[in-house]
Amino acid sequence: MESKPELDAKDWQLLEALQRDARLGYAELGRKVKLSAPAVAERVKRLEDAGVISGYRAVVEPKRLGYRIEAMVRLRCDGGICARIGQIVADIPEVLDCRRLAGEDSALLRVVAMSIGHLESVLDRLLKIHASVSTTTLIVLQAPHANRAVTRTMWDAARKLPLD
Amino acid sequence: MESKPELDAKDWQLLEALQRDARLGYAELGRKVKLSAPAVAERVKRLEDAGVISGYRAVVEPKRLGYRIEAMVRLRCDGGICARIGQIVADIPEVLDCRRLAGEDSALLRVVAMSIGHLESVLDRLLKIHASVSTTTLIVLQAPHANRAVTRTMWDAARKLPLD
DNA sequence: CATGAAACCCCGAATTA
DNA sequence: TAATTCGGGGTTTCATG
Repeated sequence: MESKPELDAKDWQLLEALQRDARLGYAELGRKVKLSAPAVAERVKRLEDAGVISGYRAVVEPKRLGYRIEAMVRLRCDGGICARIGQIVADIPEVLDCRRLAGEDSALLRVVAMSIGHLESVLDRLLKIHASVSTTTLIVLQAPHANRAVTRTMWDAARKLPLD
Repeated sequence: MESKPELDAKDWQLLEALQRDARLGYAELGRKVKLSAPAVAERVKRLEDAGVISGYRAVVEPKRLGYRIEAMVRLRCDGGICARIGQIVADIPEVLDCRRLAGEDSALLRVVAMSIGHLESVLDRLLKIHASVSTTTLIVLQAPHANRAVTRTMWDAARKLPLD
């Protein structure tokens, strides 16, 4: 299930190709990396089993579904609440991301909403969690990069940097 | 290429299934939705052409590749620089997300790094952009939710909320 | 939207390097 | 240990109704 993956050049090519288009078939992937389809399938399975690839997702654009607003919500709250923030916001589907932080804020959420009124209703639900919760909301103007691919050149460059 | 999508129940089922597993074939999707494979293919193509689905991506776990650190970096800088922040951080591959914000901070980045030293080098590169740039770095402790799916129940609930 | 036919792809097993 | 070849069965795609 894990240990040291240690990817070779072809693994990286597969990884990058699947980040670009997760629906590519093994045959087509094999063409790109100069390998037979079964060989590709085995490598991909290894990447999945190692947890390097944890899934494949269609990227949907909330804007196209009427969610005109995206906002980042900085959240401060008591330790007890924050420890369970993940479970709590599970009931608020407009929260697409939830990360617990070390620092000034206890958590950072990414929220989508159809309108300002809708955003307000999401914030209300967040504030209703507990009296200790307070929020700072930042409207997203644009997202020049979202979920960029992890690449081999990126990894190589990092390995050449100062050690741990 | 666009206009009013207006999805029906089957479109939503397909959308949700593909967000869970983007590699599902049309035949298997058809089984889930009770539709023939060609019908599924046409619906999926429509969703793609409408921009509702903008792509399919393998989800890779930076941690499994040695990126032990994830951090959110709040960025403040002059208007001229911030307007081009997307292009600028394109050269810093450790920046996986970049969003421009309205509010206190001008942008919010998500960064991965192999070590504290590596993170430091990323911050150095960010500060070297321009003298007006300053950063606040928040280490991510955990991400209870990342890129949650957009669902039909979520969309339905929103439509029943107060109007615009 | 379903059906049917042709081409293609996937998968497992056996083989080879 | 890892990749290739090969055959059976399922899948995609395009035509048609």
